[in-house]
Amino acid sequence: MNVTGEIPDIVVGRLPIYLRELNRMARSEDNMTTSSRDLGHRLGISSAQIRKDLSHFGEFGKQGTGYHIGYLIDQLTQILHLKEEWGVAVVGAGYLGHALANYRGFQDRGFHVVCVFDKDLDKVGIKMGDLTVQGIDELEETIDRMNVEMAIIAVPVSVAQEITDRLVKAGVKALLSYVPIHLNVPEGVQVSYSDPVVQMQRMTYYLTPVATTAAESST
Amino acid sequence: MNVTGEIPDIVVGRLPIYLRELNRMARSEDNMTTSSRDLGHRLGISSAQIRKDLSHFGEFGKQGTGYHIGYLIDQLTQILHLKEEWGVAVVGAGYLGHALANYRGFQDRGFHVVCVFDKDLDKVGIKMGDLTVQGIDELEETIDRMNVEMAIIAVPVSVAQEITDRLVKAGVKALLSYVPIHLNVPEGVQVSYSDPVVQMQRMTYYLTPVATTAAESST
DNA sequence: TAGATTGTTAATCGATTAACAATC
DNA sequence: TAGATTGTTAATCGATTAACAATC
Repeated sequence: MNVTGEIPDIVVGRLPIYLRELNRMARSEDNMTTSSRDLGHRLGISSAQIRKDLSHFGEFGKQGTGYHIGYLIDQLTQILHLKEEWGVAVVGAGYLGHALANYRGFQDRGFHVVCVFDKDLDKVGIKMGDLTVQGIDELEETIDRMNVEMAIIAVPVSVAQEITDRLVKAGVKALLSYVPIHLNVPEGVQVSYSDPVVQMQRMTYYLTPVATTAAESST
Repeated sequence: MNVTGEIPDIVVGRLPIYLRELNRMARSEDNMTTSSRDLGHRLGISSAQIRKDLSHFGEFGKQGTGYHIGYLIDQLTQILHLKEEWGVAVVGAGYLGHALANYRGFQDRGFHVVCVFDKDLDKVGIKMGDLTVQGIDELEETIDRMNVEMAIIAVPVSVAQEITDRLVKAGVKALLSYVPIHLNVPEGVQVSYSDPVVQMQRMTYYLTPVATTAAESST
């Protein structure tokens, strides 16, 4: 019950994974409870780590019984500030922006894409689900008016830092970037990156490259 | 020069970030060299960490001068097994699959999408860049024939584990999943996850939720 | 009660940082 | 030479794990 004090980032980072699995269990199974052992087994995480992680925030379980799934979901939802839905802006209406604006996975997980922007005038006006692509010049006004605090960036590398600066200036406090560069943001602004190439390069280290030997090449 | 022994995953995980920035420097700047201090400053990483990380693999720098950018790129490319291009299969031709199949960012970073599959017969035959969407029943034969060892999964949750099993059985050794569930794979198969919701939930923990008080609601 | 499982402690393990001799 | 910067060491810091009393 170390409820006070700084929680390590790495612990916070695992909570959404726990929450995701718990929701899955709530939806598809009849069990009302789970244990650190069971949850850990499903996620490839040790039971001790799960208990330790949760203990940073309170005592959510019962000896002998484990954790009530619904209750734990409720607590994690609260801890992660997901009781209210967060409006999200998507910047860039290319293939990826299109995929994000139409992504069903945001529903019921705390997020809702409320606006989409693109620089390209040919894209402005296009419908994406319930939304209409807006011009990039409307970015500041819209974000301010809608009180948007989160944004997803799916723009070309060349304009990513500039768009970031504009978003931050407009009040965005958390950014998810699909652009393959490091972004500079002021203290207090969260940034998370998703670069498929970086993820794949991390894996190829562990793979054996196909040794195209002279003998093979000559066959 | 601790070239032998196990390299920590976390160290391997930073190499693609270094490589990405180095390539950017090589492309857009005139400097032939950089230092751990300079590189670290650009990436928000300490210089000591960069030197330590690189020292696991060899001595790539020169006292007083730093690192020759081209040489370091070459070495990292070799370490990460990126000298040869890896063929990649994309499974799922929805919005996201579409975005991935058309993604230009793979070029020159070691990867090449060589096939795309979808279950939906309406999608089979559709052109995506140079590729044509194939039926899911062609998965095993194509992957085997093309010697594909990496795959990106962008299918519905309901079929993700089944598709994973089929890919692994067909010889895929590394998977990048955009599906929001934990996947079970045999020992030796690499998996990397990308779930935008998990990334955003990690950030909302640090954000202050909008306190919709009674007073506010009633205005 | 007997079995199961929590929350917590202490030990272990691993990663980061500061400092500096070596040297370009 | 003087300044810069490496690679490495040792110290510090942080995370994970094993173990167990408490208790449902």
